[in-house]
Amino acid sequence: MKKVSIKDIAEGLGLSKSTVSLVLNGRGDEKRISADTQERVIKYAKEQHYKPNQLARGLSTGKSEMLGLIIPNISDSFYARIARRIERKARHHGYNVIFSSSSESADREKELIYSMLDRQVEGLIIASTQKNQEEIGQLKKMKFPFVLIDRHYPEIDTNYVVVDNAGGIARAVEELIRVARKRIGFISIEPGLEAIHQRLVGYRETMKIFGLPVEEGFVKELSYENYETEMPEVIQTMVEAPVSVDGIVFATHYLTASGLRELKGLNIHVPRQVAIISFDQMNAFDLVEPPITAVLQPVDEIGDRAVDILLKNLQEPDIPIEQVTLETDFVCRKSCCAG
Amino acid sequence: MKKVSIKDIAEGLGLSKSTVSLVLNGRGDEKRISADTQERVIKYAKEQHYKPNQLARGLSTGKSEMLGLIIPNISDSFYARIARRIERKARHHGYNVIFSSSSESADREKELIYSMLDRQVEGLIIASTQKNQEEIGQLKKMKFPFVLIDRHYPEIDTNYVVVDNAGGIARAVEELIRVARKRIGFISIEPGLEAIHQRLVGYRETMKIFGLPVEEGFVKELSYENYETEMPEVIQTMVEAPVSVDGIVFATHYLTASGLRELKGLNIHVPRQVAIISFDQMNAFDLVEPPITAVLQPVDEIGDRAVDILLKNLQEPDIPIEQVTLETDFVCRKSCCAG
DNA sequence: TTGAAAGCGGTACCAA
DNA sequence: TTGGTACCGCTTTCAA
Repeated sequence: MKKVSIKDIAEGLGLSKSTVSLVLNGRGDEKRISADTQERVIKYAKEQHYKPNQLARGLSTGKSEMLGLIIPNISDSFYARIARRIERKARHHGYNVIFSSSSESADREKELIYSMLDRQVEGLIIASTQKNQEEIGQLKKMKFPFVLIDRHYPEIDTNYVVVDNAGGIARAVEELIRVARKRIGFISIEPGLEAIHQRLVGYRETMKIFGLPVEEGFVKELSYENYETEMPEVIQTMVEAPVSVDGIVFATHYLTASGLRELKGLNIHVPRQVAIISFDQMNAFDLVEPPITAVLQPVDEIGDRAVDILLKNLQEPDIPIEQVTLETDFVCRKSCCAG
Repeated sequence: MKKVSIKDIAEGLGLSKSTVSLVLNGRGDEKRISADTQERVIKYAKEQHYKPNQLARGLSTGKSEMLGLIIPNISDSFYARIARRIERKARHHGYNVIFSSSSESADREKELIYSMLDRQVEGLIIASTQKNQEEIGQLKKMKFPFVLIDRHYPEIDTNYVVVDNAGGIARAVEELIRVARKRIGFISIEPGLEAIHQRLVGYRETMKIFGLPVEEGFVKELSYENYETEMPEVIQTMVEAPVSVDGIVFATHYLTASGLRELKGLNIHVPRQVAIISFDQMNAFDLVEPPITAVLQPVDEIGDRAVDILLKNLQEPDIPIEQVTLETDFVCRKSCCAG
């Protein structure tokens, strides 16, 4: 039950550490270790329950076989689903993943990045707060392999995998217009994130294209921490304003849930009085009354592509940068029906 | 930008590695290193962007400062929320966490346990498949610090943090009875998990206590992988049986969602024809039509307690085993109303 | 075909 | 107050 090291095996068998190490790493044939010796080593190792110490191996080889994942919040289903995918794929390639939540705090994120570097992770996948220009720049300068997901820094040329946020929102706005809505509001969270910004852009542009006015109060940006307490007033003013909305696009799944909760509280009929569409999805959105139309993000693909790119970078450090923008999908449900 | 080691600093400053190490670990005063030397070291280290290699440190000290987390599925919101809590608390105590999803596969879980041990994690938190009796026994025998969450092995005496599953279900059944339901069904997933088993126990016992018969077909256990395809038939037979149900308790949140989907498809009115209650919760359950009554699990506390216990074990290896059973909470919504 | 030894980047004990 | 050195467990080069 006690820890068995390569040295123990070597001594127990009257061999040298190098021989044992070679055999155990499957390089026995390559180095022409006799079949007999190999067998003895393998058998003995098994008997003694030898387990290699990955810290030692990592220190020696310079490869920790660990990847770092930094996201705002693992309990957000969007990131959780991505995390699952990343961990799975990484594991299949022999990597373990260390994850940490930044809680949208730039300082926390910064600490996490450095802490992971100290831990010698070989690469990093980050859904950044986008407030660590400096650090991301550093990573890039030191040619440390990393890929940004969900949010990227427009000013820095890095690997990233994001979705077409503007396009997704455009699709949503168009759909509302298609069902004859003309006074369309947009509820989002405080800007600062490229992804969120792009959603606003998508909204404004589409409104413009269709010649619809964006009235005073049509665009609301709530705070990340307090959106739930801010929501009631926001919804209320939107529906009671002189020019009240007849459609709302929500920029995230949790805003949608919160907003709908308010609408119901105010006895506003969805979609008759106000049609709504959500950017991104929640599990039970199809069971909600009314079932919620949503823009779908390709979470699995985000995770897969991110790992792919990272692994490629680990093998070939000087590979060109990859920037992937994935298309969103769309599922139409009753929350935006004409009726 | 290149890696700076303690050796580099020592050489650059004409000091010894030990001196530098001591200073950098804040043990300078303790060992009476001159203030001057300390300053020089600290300044130089900062200039050179010295970052300690945690692999090396871990190898040397025997403490990796990493915890392992093994759960069935990080994208299940229940585990995701626990994971968030665990990671947070662990970080506050200087630990990073490596996570992996077992996908309910015993083999996978087994691999993961060993892979994490190889990585030298100092402790493990596992929501086990409960099919690795052997391995868990091993861990215990070698006195490796670990705590089970959500599911435990009744035959093995280990640390664990679980919820009162039977009690939670009992509460649900009682509520259905309170609203005058008498033919109550129970839809669960395939047994093998203690938590799931206890939910069945809770159901049966409560039915018995109230003198209600558990008719043929009242209890259904679906498979973990295929519950969605099995659900239609299950629901159909339950509501169309000679003795059809007028209430259903679902053993998990995803079963509830899936079941409700079917009920709606069949145009069965909830709760008038069939009242339902869910064990465990989803984010939008209050928005669903009808809003779903649910038994709530104290996820935050599960995570917190697990980390607490683990950390205590790391400090004092021979501390007595801790077995925590947390009470569930209950939120009553329309899905089980009399109307 | 196998062994000896250096080194990865730290820590820590014992001397000086 | 500081330095020398062994050691953590494994890999890898060079000799034998």
